[in-house]
Amino acid sequence: MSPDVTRQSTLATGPDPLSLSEEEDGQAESGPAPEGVTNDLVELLFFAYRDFVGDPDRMLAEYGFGRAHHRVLHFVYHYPGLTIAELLDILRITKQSLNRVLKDLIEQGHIVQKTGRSDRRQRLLYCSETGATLTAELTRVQVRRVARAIADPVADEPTGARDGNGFAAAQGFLMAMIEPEERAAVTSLMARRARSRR
Amino acid sequence: MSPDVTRQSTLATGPDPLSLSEEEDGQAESGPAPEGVTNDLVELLFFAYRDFVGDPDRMLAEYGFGRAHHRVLHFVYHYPGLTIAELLDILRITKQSLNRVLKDLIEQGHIVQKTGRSDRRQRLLYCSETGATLTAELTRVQVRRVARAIADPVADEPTGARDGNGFAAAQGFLMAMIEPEERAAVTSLMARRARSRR
DNA sequence: CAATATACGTCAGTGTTGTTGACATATCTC
DNA sequence: GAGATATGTCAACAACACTGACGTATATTG
Repeated sequence: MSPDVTRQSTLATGPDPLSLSEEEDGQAESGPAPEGVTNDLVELLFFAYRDFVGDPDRMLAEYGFGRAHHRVLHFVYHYPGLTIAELLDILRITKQSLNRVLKDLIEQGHIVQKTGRSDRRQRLLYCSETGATLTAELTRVQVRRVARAIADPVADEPTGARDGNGFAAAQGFLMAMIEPEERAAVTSLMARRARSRR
Repeated sequence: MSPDVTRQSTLATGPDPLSLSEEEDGQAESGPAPEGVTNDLVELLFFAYRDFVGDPDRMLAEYGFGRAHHRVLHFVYHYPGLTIAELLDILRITKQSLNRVLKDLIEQGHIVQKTGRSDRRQRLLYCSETGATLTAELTRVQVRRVARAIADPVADEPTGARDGNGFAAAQGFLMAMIEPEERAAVTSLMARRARSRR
């Protein structure tokens, strides 16, 4: 509880210090963003992304692959014929990093290279049958999560703020992206901040 | 371009194969989700999150800290008095992993520990003045990005799909979370998939 | 009070994924 | 043919996660 804090000199223990302090609300014509809500969105994005990549992570682990492999598979699957340079630009990693995981995927036959037609220096990347099957499975669970979050956003009571703008929508979407069993924990955590702000 | 594909036997190079194939649209009463749009959201989430953590990453790098330090600072800052166990549950990492970064932050005086009052085994975590100042700065840029994305979502033309549900809203929000200079690249990438799907 | 459980810290080893720097090879462009 | 470009590779290193094992302080319980 927040009264446990003894206001020691060097400690900045105040209820969610500074936070936003009438942060620039970028021309939001329907009133300024309530300070706490945006903080919630920042954290919801963290939790949502964690669960979003959690499913694929677990599935890939069974193949001995990691998240880096997933990203390569994903973009090669969805954009067949991608070149190395394009993939590097998408992933924003070094070619050495890419090559390590790409080599795994090629050796295991999930991705194949084809020499470019117009430019024979290029190695166009494609998924093999097995790579496509695997990636389709990964995509399926991620698409399902997103589609459900869009279709059934979680109604927000904690903040209570009924803002016609996108705050409530974004919050509902992100909360719905979180694993259902974990939503209560997230909600009660954020309620703790809201409480200490009173 | 997709006609570059020569339909080799072992290659699954079709235009965005399987993808969704009338994926379960979980009781979406306003029509099923167009297959491509949800795929876009999956990728937008990747790009949005990348830029979302990019700013703090760069700022922390100057202090010799990384993303793990940021996460600890963030939650200790926003939830002063957090215990180790609570933090572990939030971050979902092992105590060894936490301890490594936490030790850095404590040694450098950004975080302080206080023995719990009711339970003297607990180490309650608080930000020091410097830790609070640093974290407030990190929070500021993240909150600004989110607040702007909510206030000025990016209108979607690429998909053209005008769906009253949350798809357009989510897409606009996530696209607005992406660094402005990079949006064109993302849009043209996803247009490439849409093109190959015709 | 003694036994057990809990909260936390730490040592040691390992794996994934990122980095930098240097260098090689094939191919395209001028 | 010279130089730029696309890709591959070797080596070293760092951040951040993991497992397993063990130690200490404090709380709880029979």
